[in-house]
Amino acid sequence: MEIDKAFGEVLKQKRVHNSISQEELAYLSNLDRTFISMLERGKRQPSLKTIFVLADALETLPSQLISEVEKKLKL
Amino acid sequence: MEIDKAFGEVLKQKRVHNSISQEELAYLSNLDRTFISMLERGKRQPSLKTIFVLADALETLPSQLISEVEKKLKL
DNA sequence: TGCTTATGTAGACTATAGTCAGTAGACCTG
DNA sequence: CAGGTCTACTGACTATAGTCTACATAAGCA
Repeated sequence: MEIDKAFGEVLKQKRVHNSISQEELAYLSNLDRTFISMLERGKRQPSLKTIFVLADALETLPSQLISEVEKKLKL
Repeated sequence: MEIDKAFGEVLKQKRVHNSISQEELAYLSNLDRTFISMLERGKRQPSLKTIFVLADALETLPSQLISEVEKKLKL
């Protein structure tokens, strides 16, 4: 599995778990909704800062997010 | 402290701890040496993929790298 | 039906990640 | 002193992160 795809899956997982829409996540993270959409589908990869604001919006730690990406990549 | 600066400090810390030069790290991670230099000085921020290849070259986990960035940001 | 919410997707755009070639200075050591 | 190593820094370049506007579709609900 590619990194982008793994991150996208983790992102969507967390967002759905928090019961918020892409639009709400975009608002909370000050990112564009279409960009969130592309991230979730693995069409884009985030920068360091983006990882931090997304983790914050999802009420988790950036390292936790990355850790779950690592887990996906090991499979 | 800004995220870029914190990441740069962690990166340099790890690299020096592993006793390798910027040039060697650049070779191991397939990145440009000048870019490594800018990262360490907080002049640039890495993308997700870059975080992973750097962690790999430094023989650590990406989540570990990020975790140390978080620590620096809390201070 | 028609209205709303959620998401995918496209195109054009700006900002910045990442490359490449080169110069300069600090620090060693022969 | 000259020679190697390491790093800071620049400018020009290409690739891509991230924005914005807009349209399309599917699901659910009055």
